[in-house]
Amino acid sequence: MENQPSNGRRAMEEELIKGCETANQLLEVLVHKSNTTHEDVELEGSVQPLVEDLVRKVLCSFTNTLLLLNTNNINDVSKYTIKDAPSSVKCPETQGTDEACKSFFHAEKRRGCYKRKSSAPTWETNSSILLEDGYAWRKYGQKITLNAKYLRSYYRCTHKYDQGCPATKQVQRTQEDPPLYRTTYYGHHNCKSSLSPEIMIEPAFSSGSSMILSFTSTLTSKEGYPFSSSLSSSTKLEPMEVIQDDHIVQNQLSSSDYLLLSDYGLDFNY
DNA sequence: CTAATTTGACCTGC
DNA sequence: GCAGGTCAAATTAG
Repeated sequence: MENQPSNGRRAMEEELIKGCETANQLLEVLVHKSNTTHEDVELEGSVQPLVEDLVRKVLCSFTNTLLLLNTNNINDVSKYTIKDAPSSVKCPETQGTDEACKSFFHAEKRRGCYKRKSSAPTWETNSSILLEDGYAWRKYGQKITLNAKYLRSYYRCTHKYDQGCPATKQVQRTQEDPPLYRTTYYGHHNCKSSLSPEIMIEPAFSSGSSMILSFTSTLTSKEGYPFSSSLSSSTKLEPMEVIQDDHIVQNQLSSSDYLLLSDYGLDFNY
């Protein structure tokens, strides 16, 4: 690896420092709590949200650091990191309209009838690789857009019809060298993914969070790379993106990417 | 044979 | 009218 851009390195350092400081705060809170008497139930109740908030911040810092480590292009750190999730953050409502419209028009079987979705994405990420998010996506269209040199691909959840899952995403290649992709997620999954639960990286929408990273991996589960092995066997995942010209892009995390995440034995969501 | 992808048509919002 | 998003028939892959 070449020299890390200084701002990317600094961003990682800042994330780690932030996580460290927050962990210390958490420790203080917990120590203080353990010193209080058992009768002090009221105080205990007030501490609970604070603890949760601190835990979220710690996890957020770690996750941001991991995301930064996972991308080659860490100059634009703001695009790769998760903002702290204040409870005031609103989630764009994109789901429902599509389905409602579809059912409305379905009676007439009018082709192409749909309700245009809100322009606000649920979640957006840029990456030099096409991140596997653990869900099964089915491509339903592609388009060359006005100010883009590359095709934009449209994906919906494979379970859109059997489980009514409204999640969709768009993958737009934004840069040739190094290859860079912007993935924009709309709606969220309400399907039971057939994927084994070892990796589920899901854009989030529950109130107050901008993203969920939920790793339920146990490293003892399978030999070698638990993520990749289970991914390939359990379900068809996002296919290679084939951009019409000569662009054939591997849609995969390297084994080191999987290991990087799995090595932490993470089991969290926020 | 079934499921996924491709691709042109079609619709909506601006 | 244009650009973006989706549908669905045709095609391809497994």
